[in-house]
Amino acid sequence: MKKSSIKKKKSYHHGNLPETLIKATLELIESTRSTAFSIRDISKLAGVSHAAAYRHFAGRDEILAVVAERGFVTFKDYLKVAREGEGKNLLEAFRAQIEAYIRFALSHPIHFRLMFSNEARGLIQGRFEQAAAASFLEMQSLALELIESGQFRKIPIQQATTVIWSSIHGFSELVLNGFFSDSIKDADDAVKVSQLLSDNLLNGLCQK
Amino acid sequence: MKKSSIKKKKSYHHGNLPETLIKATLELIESTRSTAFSIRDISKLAGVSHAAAYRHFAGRDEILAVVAERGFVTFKDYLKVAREGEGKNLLEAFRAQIEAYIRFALSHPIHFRLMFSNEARGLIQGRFEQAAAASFLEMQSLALELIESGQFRKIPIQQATTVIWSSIHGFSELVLNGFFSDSIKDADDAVKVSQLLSDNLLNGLCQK
DNA sequence: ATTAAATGTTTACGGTGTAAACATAATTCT
DNA sequence: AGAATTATGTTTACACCGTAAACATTTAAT
Repeated sequence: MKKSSIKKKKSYHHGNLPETLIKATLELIESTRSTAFSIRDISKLAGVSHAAAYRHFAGRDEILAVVAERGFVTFKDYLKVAREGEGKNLLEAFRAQIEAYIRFALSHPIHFRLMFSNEARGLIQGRFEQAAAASFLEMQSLALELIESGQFRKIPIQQATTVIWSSIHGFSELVLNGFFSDSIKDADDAVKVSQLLSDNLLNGLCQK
Repeated sequence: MKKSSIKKKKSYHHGNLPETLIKATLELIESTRSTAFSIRDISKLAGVSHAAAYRHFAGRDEILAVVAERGFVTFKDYLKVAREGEGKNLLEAFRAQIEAYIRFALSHPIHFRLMFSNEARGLIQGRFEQAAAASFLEMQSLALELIESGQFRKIPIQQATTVIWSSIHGFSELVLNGFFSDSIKDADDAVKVSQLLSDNLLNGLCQK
């Protein structure tokens, strides 16, 4: 008879504190729209003492690094779903993936920034790089198909990915940080404007 | 008889503390390769008590915001020099400006990140936006000339700038944050690879 | 010269990250 | 099953942080 359903036992031990702490951190990212909260805030929200987290993480920085890593897992799924939603039309899939990238960035702005600029990722280097690489590969594999199908020019795959990723990512960052705030007010605006990016990328990448 | 040359008077009043604090902050950014230092560190390096800064700045966040703004002033000059160095050859100027963007980002990585993602810029909103806009316009005016001279397709200038800026900026951010660390080890590598960006942008933007 | 304003220092406060000492629950060994 | 061990919590402690308030000194205005 596992304790199953009822959780509010208020037992000394928690059950799954690492996961609870990560969830709490994600909650704080969304609710405070920043990453400036303290590890004591995280612990409070998780319902444990302010030092409990140290049994599972090296410290505040490592929690944030793990949350950044988790972000890449979700992100990869976003990209994957967008791409698979378009079936065989690779050019449509390409556009869909760009839209997904931007929508993810704009709907999780703080998390997105944490993912791409977390200073402390070194604490979980291997895991982090693997998660980030999986997202990267999601984009790269589509570019590869476009090249192999003859729809993109035959350039080295790494070059194609660099060009594509840079363009989408820069746009996302600039929108997120308010550098296009004159013309872009919300995610739908951003997606609309981003079609320029897609068009220009395709102009540059497609067969002449 | 102004006190002129001799500065080490160790007087109670400082002379030009705001400027000294900004310099100290820039020094800490370079030496610690982070922005995690405290306002007390800044004050110490400036040679004043830890609360002195509050006579000139609202707090730590405002100092960083001002430093971010200063960064855009320097950045604009970088872009301007690069462009003017190429005289009448607009396409060469275009490439030179992209190279300058990337070199600035990579030689002042922490400052660059601060400029583009500083959360506290609202504290000096107007000044910040003006400084950032000046950099933006430096790129935009070159794109405009390229369009008017018939070398770029006749698209709205704002669209051209969005496409160009996104691409360069995204590349800079991704390199800076180690997402191309397999292939790009230093600034020269980055500049070399960035020529792909230039090429692809030109592919997309030039007259057919 | 006196006063007022500007600009510095000292002191004080609650909050922070994290290490160490302590407490309890879960697991392993006999 | 009972004891010992290990895992995982809590409490306490500490140096440091940002910043406000009280105080000091220098400069500028009257």
